[in-house]
Amino acid sequence: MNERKDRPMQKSAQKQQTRDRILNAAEELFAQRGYEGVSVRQIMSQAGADVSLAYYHFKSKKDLFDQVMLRRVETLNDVRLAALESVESRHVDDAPTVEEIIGAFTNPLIDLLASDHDEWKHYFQLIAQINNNPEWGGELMTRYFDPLVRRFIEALKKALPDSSDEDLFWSYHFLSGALTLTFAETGRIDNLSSGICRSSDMQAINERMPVFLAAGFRALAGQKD
Amino acid sequence: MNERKDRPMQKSAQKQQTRDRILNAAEELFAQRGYEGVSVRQIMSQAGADVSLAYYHFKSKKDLFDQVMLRRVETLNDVRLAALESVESRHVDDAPTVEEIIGAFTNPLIDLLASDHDEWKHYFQLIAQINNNPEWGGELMTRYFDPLVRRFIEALKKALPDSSDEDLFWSYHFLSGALTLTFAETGRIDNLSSGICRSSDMQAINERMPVFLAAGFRALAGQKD
DNA sequence: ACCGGATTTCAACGAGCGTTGAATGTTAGT
DNA sequence: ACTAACATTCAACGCTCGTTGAAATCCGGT
Repeated sequence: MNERKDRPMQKSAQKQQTRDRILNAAEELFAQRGYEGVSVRQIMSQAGADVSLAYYHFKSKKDLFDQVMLRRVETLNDVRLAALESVESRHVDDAPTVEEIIGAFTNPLIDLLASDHDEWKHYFQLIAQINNNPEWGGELMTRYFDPLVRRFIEALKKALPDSSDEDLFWSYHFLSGALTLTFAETGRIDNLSSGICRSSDMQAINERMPVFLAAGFRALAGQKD
Repeated sequence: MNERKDRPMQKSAQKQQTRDRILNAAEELFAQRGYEGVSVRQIMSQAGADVSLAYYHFKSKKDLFDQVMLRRVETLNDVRLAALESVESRHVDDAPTVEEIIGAFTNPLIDLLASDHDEWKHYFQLIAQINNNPEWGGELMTRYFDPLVRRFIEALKKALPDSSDEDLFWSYHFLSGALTLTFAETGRIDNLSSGICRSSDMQAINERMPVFLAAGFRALAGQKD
């Protein structure tokens, strides 16, 4: 008996199934209409379960939202860290280039989208809205991503030894805005470009975003007053 | 009598005062908590007026939101266009630099914040949330800003004759994400940088954003496959 | 076969939502 | 001063919200 009393074995893993169905429905609806724009009833209707089950599996709507966020953030951070370490392991003597480091930050998003498109798309749409929320954006992004981001900034510092901390933080901030908007796939660029560009064109993004952002980092690093 | 019957003279301009108080309250609350996160009652309470006055001055909550958006977008577009034309008028023979054009896009935001900080801050926070909203973000941003943005992209095309349309649109998309997040002043960079950088430090932004973004545009323009 | 706890359903609560129509107060034109 | 149009207040509508407690069902361990 290696199970604790307060965390009993799941009854045929069905509880976890229900939990996941609720989380998936919540993720999609929160991503589309925001936390306040969705009711618990709508979530449970999409999940095909009774309203009060939401309060059995989660303590409250706010807690449900937190669990939606936490479910994927660990995976995302792990994959990104692995990508960064892989890049660094290929450079024992010299430092990785800025493009490589930024690629380690952005490529995992594309890979995850390629593996489970809809689920991760909804998650990235949620992140974009949180990142740009003036009430809890600063706090939540900090909570979920700061250790990893600090790690990336350390790596960038080695690639750009002339850059000041202030320049690096601002550069990352610009990166963050560009990144979250781009992966939110709002359709804006489709309209603006009259269809020449498509929000969902991950190859186009992959070819351009690291190049664009790396040049920005370098420009600030090289700028002398 | 130079007034039309269907648009009578305002009664001592008091109606307009009330309208503006409602719009100001709505702007601030929508910016802080989003469209669904705020009730008409809360808006009218902050405006110090009866609930039903909202429906006398505006047809519905949705219409109130539209008017909040429309009130400032015209001013913003005018100021930006004037800044671009001013830059262009200083270059009759040659083309303006990318930095100058991007400066004409970003500097007006800083100028407006300097003139009426809180009002414009709330507006920019609202824009950031709309830009990143997957439901109506693409549509609304297009409606409000596309003619002006197309005008800016035309100017950038002259400054970067080697750049393809596709590269220009993606570059602008990255710019848009960086810009709206930065002016949303979410406090994120304050946390990340442990106070080294401040979201409200417009001078720091002014010194860095055009440099960073212009380098990105140039990098994509110069990138050959 | 049955027991007991884990999971799910049912029904309801008080509160707040967007919106409206009628009543009231206010002001401009005569 | 009177009036008619405008601006504001009051009271209420039907509905949905987040949340909860008790009842019903399920199912693994004995």
